[in-house]
Amino acid sequence: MGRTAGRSPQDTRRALLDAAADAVRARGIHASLDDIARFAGVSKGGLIYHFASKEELILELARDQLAAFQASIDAALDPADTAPGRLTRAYLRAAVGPADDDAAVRESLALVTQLMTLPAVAELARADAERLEEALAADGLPADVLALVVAAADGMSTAPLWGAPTHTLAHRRLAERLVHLTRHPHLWETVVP
Amino acid sequence: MGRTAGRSPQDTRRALLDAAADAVRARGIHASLDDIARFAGVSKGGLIYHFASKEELILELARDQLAAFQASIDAALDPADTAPGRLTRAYLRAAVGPADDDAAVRESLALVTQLMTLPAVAELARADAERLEEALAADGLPADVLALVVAAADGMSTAPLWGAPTHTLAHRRLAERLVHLTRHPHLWETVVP
DNA sequence: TGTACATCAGTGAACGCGCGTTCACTGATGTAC
DNA sequence: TGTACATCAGTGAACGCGCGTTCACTGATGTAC
Repeated sequence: MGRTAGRSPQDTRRALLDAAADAVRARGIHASLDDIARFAGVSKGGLIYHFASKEELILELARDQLAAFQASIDAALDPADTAPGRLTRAYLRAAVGPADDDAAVRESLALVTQLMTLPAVAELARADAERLEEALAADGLPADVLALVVAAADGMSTAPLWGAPTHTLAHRRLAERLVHLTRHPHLWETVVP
Repeated sequence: MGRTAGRSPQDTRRALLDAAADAVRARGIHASLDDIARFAGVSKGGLIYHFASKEELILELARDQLAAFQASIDAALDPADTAPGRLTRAYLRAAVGPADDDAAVRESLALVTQLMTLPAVAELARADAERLEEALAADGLPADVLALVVAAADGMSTAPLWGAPTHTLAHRRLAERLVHLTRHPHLWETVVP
């Protein structure tokens, strides 16, 4: 079809998004379209054929990353688990990572903070966070246990922001214990004053 | 002294750093030197007299913000508190904010993530985080309780990153309970499997 | 089954503008005598 | 107590370069007849 045989336009588009993610992670939002295009094996004009402007590229990249984050939560949902707190448990598992190769997904949160230089992306991320927060609020857990678990999950998933090692053993153990707490939320009452 | 009477060079320098913080918060790392200088009531040349390059300005701004964060932890240290976990408790209090007007300090973490586009700033932040982590590790708390409290504190302080309201009532209550937990760390054992 | 034409998926050179940096110059204060 | 000179803390115009965007053109495939 296209001028370059060997891959479909969809593949080129995907390669451009992946290259943009890599470039922005490495060079920040300053990453040039030239770099991104070359990295995807395409000319700058070819990039602009798929994404009309840099803003559009960045916005699509943000959508892509947020969708990937949501997908990793969905993947962590246990179909057999129908008890209150099932979404919270999935969130927790997604925060510490189901597998090693998902590290990129968690680091993508750091990427999104870079993209948030664009007001449109900031709004996108805010709306996404709000939607997730509402879903968690309706997950059937006592508010104080939910607040604890969500704060801890957020803390663990933002650790790579500061260059901390991600998905450590300590984090995994902590996540396990918090999962246990969501199954027996009354236990938290033995801790509170 | 200077060409413009009415303020000392130090005041001008401080005004430039404050203007840079505002501008970067609003426009991201793209904020122009022209904007920053004008906002501080100085010409672009005047800015460059104080900071030889944009990189130097951003680096100083990052140092300034990291120092402010550290200062807010120090300010939250209770001199009367000499029990194990005193630094952890200060960290926790700093995360939810001692007073309303300190909201800017906590939001500055979001600012620092913007500045981290500069590799030098990323290294600075990483070293700062590592130093803090070591200090917390030596604070006398069981490792698992420390991991819980630090993760939750990090989660609460990075909430504004996603546009979430900062220092909510829920966060304050959570922080209080976690402070209580650091005073009676054995309570956590009643929760774990 | 060939031919003409349209469309898709690009190429690559040129443009133009924002912005960081340089630089010659300047006005107020401090200091030596 | 005046005068000359140095220094500090800037001003503002000009420069130049990186980079996003535009645009004329192109090669391969699909479609009508």
